[in-house]
Amino acid sequence: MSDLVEFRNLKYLIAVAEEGNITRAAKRLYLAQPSLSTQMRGLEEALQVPLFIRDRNGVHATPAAEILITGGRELLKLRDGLIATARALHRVTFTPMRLGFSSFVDHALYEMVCSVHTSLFPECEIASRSGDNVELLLLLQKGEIDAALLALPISGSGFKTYPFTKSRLVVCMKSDDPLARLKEIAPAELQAKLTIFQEPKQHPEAHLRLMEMLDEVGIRGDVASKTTTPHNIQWMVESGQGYALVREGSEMHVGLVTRPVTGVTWTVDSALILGKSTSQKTVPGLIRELRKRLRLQVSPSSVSKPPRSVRPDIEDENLRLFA
Amino acid sequence: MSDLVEFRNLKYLIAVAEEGNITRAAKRLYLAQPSLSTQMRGLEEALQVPLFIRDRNGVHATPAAEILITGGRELLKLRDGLIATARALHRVTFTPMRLGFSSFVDHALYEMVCSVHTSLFPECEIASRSGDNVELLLLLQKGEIDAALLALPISGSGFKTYPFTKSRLVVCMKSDDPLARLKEIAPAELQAKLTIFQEPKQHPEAHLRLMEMLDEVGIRGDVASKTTTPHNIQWMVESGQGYALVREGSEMHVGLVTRPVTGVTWTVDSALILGKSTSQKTVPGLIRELRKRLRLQVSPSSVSKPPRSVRPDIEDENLRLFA
DNA sequence: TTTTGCCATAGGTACGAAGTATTGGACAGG
DNA sequence: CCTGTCCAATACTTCGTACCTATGGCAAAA
Repeated sequence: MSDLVEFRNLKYLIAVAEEGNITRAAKRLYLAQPSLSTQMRGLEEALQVPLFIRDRNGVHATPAAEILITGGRELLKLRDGLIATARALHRVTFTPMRLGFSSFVDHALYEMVCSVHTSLFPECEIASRSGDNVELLLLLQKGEIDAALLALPISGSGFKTYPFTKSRLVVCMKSDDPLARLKEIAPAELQAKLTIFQEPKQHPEAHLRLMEMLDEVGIRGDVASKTTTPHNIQWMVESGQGYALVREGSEMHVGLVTRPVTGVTWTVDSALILGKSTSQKTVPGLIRELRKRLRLQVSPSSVSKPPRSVRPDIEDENLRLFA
Repeated sequence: MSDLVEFRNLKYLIAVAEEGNITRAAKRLYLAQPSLSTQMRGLEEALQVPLFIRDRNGVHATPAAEILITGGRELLKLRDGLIATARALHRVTFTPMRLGFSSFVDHALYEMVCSVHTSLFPECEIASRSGDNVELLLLLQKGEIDAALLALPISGSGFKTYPFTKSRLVVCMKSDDPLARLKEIAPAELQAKLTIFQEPKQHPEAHLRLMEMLDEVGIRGDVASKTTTPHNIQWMVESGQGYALVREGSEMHVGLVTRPVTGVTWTVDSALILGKSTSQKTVPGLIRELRKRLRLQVSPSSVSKPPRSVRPDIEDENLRLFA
């Protein structure tokens, strides 16, 4: 009978009780609301004890549930301690997680990955390494880093690739630009003014693809200015050297605005790429957790797939990335 | 990270350590050995801690595992206590489980069902009721019992049926009978001597089916003597009134033997039948546990059965049961 | 040798926990 | 009074994984 109650159930119960609201608790647990609803009902069913009084604006724990909650908190804490000591006893020393990231990957994404990693493996350090795609792929190849956050597409196959959500590319311009008064920009308007790009050598495949996309709507890619970081790009736009394409939702300097381009949806993917033969044991756990939180998906090499819908709270936190 | 360790894992770990042998522990847990093997390996993987030293004749817990084991025992005990108090608080009173069983169902089976039930729901009494199939089905129909152990097939549809054992029918005769020297009895030999049967009214469908089966091998069912319990049947055989068919492996009076019939495999199924609308809340848990336990019943005593025969087929009301 | 008693691996099934899409109830604001 | 919002619950579908069977390898016992 008590085998029907696992730690997971206690965790869910506690979250629901603390939020007083299943929807909110589901968000906190990175679950969908109906899943949590059925879990709670299942628990009541299994124990043959009503756990919540439901009313119009949420749920409220019954006394029996309160018992489970306080006891459950205790149990969860004990479990964590127990595991920690067992692990400590065996003196598990992690080799640091060597994580690369390209400067064209959203910093928030990088930080989220790091924070997930350290929350899962507090004892494991992260050795970061930044660079452009070409460099990082080489490091992955040589086994000098364990994983990297890169923009797709990537060359070379055989890398395990976990693409994150797509985000649109929009035009970045000065807010006093005449076109800034429009809600959308026609592709033709970009001709000759879209001149600021990331240094092509940093990511030849992505650059090539971008040029193709521009070509498809009749714009000649006119790479007048090249630079290496998103910040530099914004500075160059500020100084009036032309327009640039940036990720929708990325943080903008004051005096700059972004506008979508009519009729096209250019998107960019960020992805977590694994080294071919990593000895880093934290990788599977990391992937697992990221998948749960971000709906990350696997793809054999670099073919992008339609993403499933994004978690609402992730949208809120502006974690929509190049896709 | 600790979310990868559930109570289930601790339970398994403890069992393995206590037995010092995965195979034996698996048996105790009603699992298959490879399942438990992979569970243990998964746990080691998840924790990144070796838990067992494996050698030729078993496994032996590492110090880290010992920590988990003692702590795990504690946690499991706490969980049970916690659930008990939570339930107590809500003053859950079970209505007794009203269980019927026909006298033609193996008594060991009945006892197993009862013991599983009380081990799952110690607070819930069992109100037993015996009778013949017809009576018991009527009681189920009227909702006066919650479930019954019966021999299939059953008449009347809409009953949820969980068949579990298939056992062969063999001929029961006196050990000094001339035919008793043979290892098997030819069907023709039974003609006119197979005369002792269960009272047909007790289970008309089963009786009818039996007559059909006899007919298929050219024996006319010649019901000379009728009786109501397996014991009585044996007495009648003892007193020389003829042969009878009994369940293979059932306990025999001294002076009686059983012999299989050449070329045929008559079997009889026992099943747990549920009342149409039971309010008995223990039923789902009971079913669940019985399924788990009886699946493993490959070894005990009988010839190779199709192991999945234990699996209840909910759609299947009857018919495939005698085979 | 063969047999026996372990555990591990491989491959498949099935059940449960997760998902999406949608409904229904209970307000609150226009 | 409707309509939009905010809940939870329902009705599906999908996917992960715990479990199964079958088989293999490896020692020690027969």
